[in-house]
Amino acid sequence: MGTTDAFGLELGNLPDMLTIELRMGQILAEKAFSTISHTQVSPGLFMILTLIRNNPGQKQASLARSVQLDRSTMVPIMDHCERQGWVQRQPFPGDRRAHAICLTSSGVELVEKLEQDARKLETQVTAAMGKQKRDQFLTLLKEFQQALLAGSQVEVSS
Amino acid sequence: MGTTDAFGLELGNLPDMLTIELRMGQILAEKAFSTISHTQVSPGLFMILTLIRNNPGQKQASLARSVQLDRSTMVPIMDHCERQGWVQRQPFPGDRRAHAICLTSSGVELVEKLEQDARKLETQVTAAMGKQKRDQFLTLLKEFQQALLAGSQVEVSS
DNA sequence: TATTGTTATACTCTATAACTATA
DNA sequence: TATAGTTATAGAGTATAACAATA
Repeated sequence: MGTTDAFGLELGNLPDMLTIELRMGQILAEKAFSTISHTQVSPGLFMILTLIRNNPGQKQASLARSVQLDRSTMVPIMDHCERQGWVQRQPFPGDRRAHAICLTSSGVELVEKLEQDARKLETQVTAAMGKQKRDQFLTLLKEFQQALLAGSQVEVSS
Repeated sequence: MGTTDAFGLELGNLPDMLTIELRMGQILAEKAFSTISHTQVSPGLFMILTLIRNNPGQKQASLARSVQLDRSTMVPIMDHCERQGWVQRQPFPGDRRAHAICLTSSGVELVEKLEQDARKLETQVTAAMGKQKRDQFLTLLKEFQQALLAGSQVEVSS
């Protein structure tokens, strides 16, 4: 009767729920990304590194808030990045409690490599969906995030 | 210069990558869903239970493939659902290796409760984005998944 | 030979609570 | 009092490898 998936299972009203479809889309996208990029870097870490590159000198806690992580979760992530030589913790001007997080040049290189991988995936998706739809999709994805942040569903603790 | 997020951080070209935006969207959606639904059930489990409801009597392995999980990962999930009284493992007609997975009536009730919660979230998103955009977003989300499954990026092992 | 369910095991990601040093 | 970073700890969620039963 209804829609079936790639394995012949009945999806019923599953495809009518944004939460579920979003989850499925993200799972597929992460698998595709890790197939293309042979780095050990997850999309989650990719996001954090890009955020640091675009905002050098931020506090760990600010970065954590931006990606919806607890600040304690950020500690082992930064430890790992520092050990790999991708980021540096520097003194934060005017606040001796805080660290200013920056990318090293090797971190910048890594981000650029990952961006290239991401672009490969984008190219494949664009080829399959068409450029107009792909762009439209990205636009709506951003509006969807705005909608969630605007509602009281997700806290925007500053 | 560029776009900034809710916390004032520069996003740079981050918003131009589907993988990243999808990830962020999904994180926000899961937080919103768990704020609305006070069940202990994650969107991931919600998806699995709905799939079982729509496809009663499937093998564990088929369900696992459909949601992109290893079949060994499915074992503790089904154990948990069985202990909670949501699903039953029954003999699979014609294959004595397999189990036929079905929802109990209490499992059906749970799924209906979760669907109600999901609809609440949909209503809030629709109010913020507008119905047309929300529907368009869902359509494109499905096409995006198709694009990934169609490409060789994600294995469709049968 | 291949598949189904399972076990044992380990790895990743994340959060909570409590501590310290600053602010 | 509140915030930044940290530690210790615990809980999800997931995968790999190997096994027995069955196809």
